[in-house]
Amino acid sequence: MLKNAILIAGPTASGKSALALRLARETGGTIVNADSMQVYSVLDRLTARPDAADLEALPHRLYGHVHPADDYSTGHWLRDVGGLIESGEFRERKAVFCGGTGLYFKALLEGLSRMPDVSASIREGWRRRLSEDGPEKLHEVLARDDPDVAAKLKPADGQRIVRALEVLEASGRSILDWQRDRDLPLVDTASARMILIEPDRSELDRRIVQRFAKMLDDGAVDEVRLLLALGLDAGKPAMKAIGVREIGAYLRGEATREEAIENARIATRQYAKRQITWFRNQTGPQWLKISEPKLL
RNA sequence: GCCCAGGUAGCUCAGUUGGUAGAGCAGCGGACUGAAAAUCCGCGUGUCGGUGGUUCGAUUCCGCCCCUGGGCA
Repeated sequence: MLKNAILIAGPTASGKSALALRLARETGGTIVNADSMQVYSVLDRLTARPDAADLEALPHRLYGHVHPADDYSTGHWLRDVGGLIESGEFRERKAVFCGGTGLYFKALLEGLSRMPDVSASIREGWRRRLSEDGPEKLHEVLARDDPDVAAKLKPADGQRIVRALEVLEASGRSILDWQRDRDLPLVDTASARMILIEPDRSELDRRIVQRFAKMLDDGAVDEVRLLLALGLDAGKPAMKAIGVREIGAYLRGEATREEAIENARIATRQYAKRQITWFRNQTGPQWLKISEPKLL
């Protein structure tokens, strides 16, 4: 189990990366990405990945190492982190986890349940049924085949319903069985330094607007053009990065640049709100909560 | 100046044959075990432009005024 790790969490545009850079420099650390979108290549500026200068200044891991066409998930990420630990990466250098994906932090600190492999055909089959029949229909199927899980899920929650169905089909066991046990966490909570940034909401909104305008100036439009040229299925995670839809509409002439900016701003703010809700309610008292990274 | 259409939630609008009103979006709160930048749940009082009048009662009907579009001069 990894000791003395530093964890930095907070909503988008709260200044996590800059703080990570500073703490990594002060403590001789390696920065490890804990953001589900910054793992994908291509969308460099749009996901606010550390830039070339930052990447050169200090070691960074798990940034942009996944192609947008590939499947990736919390489980993959956790295995990647485990691989880094096993490779001795953090024997000399302290690990500085930095990101906005609450589930990644939870998996890191509490462990994740072992889950069966689900073949692409099973997965695609249920996803197709979801888009064709709608979530309520699948919820009925689940209520018949795995009533305990169905009772816990809202009939409209298509994503979780599909997950439960695919695990059931692939393994013959309920996802609840699988979830009963958890693998050991990778990071030792007691010795870790855990920092949560809780910025002022209106200040955050200001930063979101500024940052998105800068992303556009710095080449985000070209990144989206490149991503779209890959011809990926719209359901792929990378296709759901904030800004892809909005800039895509702009590229197709369906929205003006101003509309794209405004829509991306709204989507980003809504995302930040979900993150704030997650962190506010899911982080324990061991987390140091600060409103502004500079205060540290 | 005259004519017409509007002025209702932060925005776009619906509606009330007179009993003080509701959708979408935005916003806010919440859930969260391999798509998590995902997925899902909950929350709607606002001088119904202003002011007089009619009425038991006006956001609704009538008068005047103000504002915004469009048309005619």
